[in-house]
Amino acid sequence: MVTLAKVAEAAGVGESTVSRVLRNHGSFSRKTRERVMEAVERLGYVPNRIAGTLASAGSRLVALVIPSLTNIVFADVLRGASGILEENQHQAVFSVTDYDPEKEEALVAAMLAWRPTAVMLAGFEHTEGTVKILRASGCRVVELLDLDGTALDLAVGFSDRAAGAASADFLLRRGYRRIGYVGHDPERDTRAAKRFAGFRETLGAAGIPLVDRENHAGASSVENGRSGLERLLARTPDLDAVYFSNDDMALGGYFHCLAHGIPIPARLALFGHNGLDIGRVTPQPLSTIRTPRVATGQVAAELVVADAPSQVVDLGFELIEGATA
Amino acid sequence: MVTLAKVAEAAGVGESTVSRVLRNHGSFSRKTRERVMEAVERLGYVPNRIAGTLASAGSRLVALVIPSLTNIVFADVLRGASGILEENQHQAVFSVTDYDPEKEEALVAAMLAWRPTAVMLAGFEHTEGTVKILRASGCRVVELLDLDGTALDLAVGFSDRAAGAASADFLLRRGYRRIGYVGHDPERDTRAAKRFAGFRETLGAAGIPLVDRENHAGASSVENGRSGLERLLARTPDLDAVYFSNDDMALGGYFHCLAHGIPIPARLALFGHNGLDIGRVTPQPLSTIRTPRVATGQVAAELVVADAPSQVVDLGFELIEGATA
DNA sequence: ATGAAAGCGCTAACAT
DNA sequence: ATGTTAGCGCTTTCAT
Repeated sequence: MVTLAKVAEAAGVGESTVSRVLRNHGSFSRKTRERVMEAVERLGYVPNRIAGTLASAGSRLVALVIPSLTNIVFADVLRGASGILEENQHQAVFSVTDYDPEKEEALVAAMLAWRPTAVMLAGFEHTEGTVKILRASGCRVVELLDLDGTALDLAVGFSDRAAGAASADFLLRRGYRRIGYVGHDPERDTRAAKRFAGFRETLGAAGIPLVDRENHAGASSVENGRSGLERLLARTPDLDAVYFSNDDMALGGYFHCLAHGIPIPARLALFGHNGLDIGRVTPQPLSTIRTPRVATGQVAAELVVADAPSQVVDLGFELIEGATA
Repeated sequence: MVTLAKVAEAAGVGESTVSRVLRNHGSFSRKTRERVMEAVERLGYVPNRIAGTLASAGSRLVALVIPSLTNIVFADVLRGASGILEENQHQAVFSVTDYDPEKEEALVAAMLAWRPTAVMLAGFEHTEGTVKILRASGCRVVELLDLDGTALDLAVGFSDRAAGAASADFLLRRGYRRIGYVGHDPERDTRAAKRFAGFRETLGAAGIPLVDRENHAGASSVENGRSGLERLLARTPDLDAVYFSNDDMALGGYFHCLAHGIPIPARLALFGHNGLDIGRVTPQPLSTIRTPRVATGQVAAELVVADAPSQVVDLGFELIEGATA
């Protein structure tokens, strides 16, 4: 294995000189620089960041602990964050919790062992243990995609509760009165639960009850959305609108309606959440709320890279009228 | 910051003893073990893996350098791999190349600086530089999702060329003769290009020409599939079947047909690639090929963890008849 | 069963 | 401008 010492020897200079040249920090002559670079090339030297980090602190590693990779939402956040991190010579390290707070704690502990610059997590719901080790670690913490709660340090995203409320408000303004809900596992996906809470609250304030709901125990998916709507309609056929826990679910509902010739939105209105691209190209564009997923990752990464002071950044969301509600 | 030395002092034992207890390696008394664990708890000690790795070699880090996160294919591979890696106390570190070989080289170099156990890459197409540093690094290399080429070390996936051929074969057996193609950027997505090559080859062998094709310069997406099919049909209306570069594109084509009342498959047959879940729940299930994405990640991770000898693992694929062709 | 000490490959003073 | 040296926080002989 080629080490810095070998490069120094090959170039006929001291180790610290090689280090200075490689990091382009401190002073050295043009000639020295060339000699060093030549040796680096010739030997195929790749600096050992493990050693570098140990010697200097600052690992330039950012840990992302996310609930799921299947859910495009987190893939988008990851993409936004890793883009900015790369541009700033940081590395993204990630792991997946499957929406399990205990697993999250274990993973956070494992990540902390790499002494990351920051840890990014989804939402505000963490175990006491997670909060404790995070606090003790002294590293930056970013909580993503939730603003309805108290931030540990940095928080970036939008309010799910407000998004749910806006969705309800939209359906009410459109004149829908017999409204149902099709959702997925609310225990695990607490952000979807918050949307639903905001949704119900707004309906309630308008004196309109939620007529019926269907909750699938598993993860959100197009399939579960389709079967969920089917069950809901079997039980309560006379709904005029359905709110889905997200676009995947809503898309499933849409497919159910297409397959069974249910006119949309005349006979039944559908409303989703997330504003996925696919919802823009269905025969009828999906009525939904576009969430700032990539931007959330980007802003989170920017704050970390800049070592910004603790703060909460609300990126908001945008209602897309679409043609299904 | 709590270090092993502080734990040792607090527990009244030597550093090496703490190390042994923590790694459960070597011998120590029951009493000592308890004293150490008590101190660890009390101080909230989290071992520093940076230091541990430097002292012992073996970083237990596995680098995944993938073309895209938007493409669910790679998210699936990532998920498969990270699951197995976690179970075996390894960490996944990843970065995204945007299908750019030069960027891949830079990223591989950056990852190598962390002295990973293995580097996983998509496909066989790499720059000379990438191959060189990979070889020099001495770490394991896994090339994913491609078998049509020469492996550097380990390779796991299926043959895109064979998948394309199987798709053509299926359409021919169904009796389609005026066949078109809608694809995305073939320069970047070389695996899609290989599928297309296999597809054409099989058509050619049967004496059936490819009537027309439409290639979008950008990435694959539902939107580009929809607009691509629209352009293709505007130019060549009398096609009886269309092969798409993947399911996202095919889904877009499907939506175009739904929106324009084109009967499927009577008037036009559609065939995709990947076997995404969403294609199972559309009003008509999509005819496509299911690829072993999660399994690819899993098997790759298993081989790395087991430090298996160099080999090529063909996970095959499965044709799904569906109802669109 | 346990401790002392020598590194692992770098960086960061501190000299010169 | 450049070299010397003392760590960074562990793991790993090697003694005891």
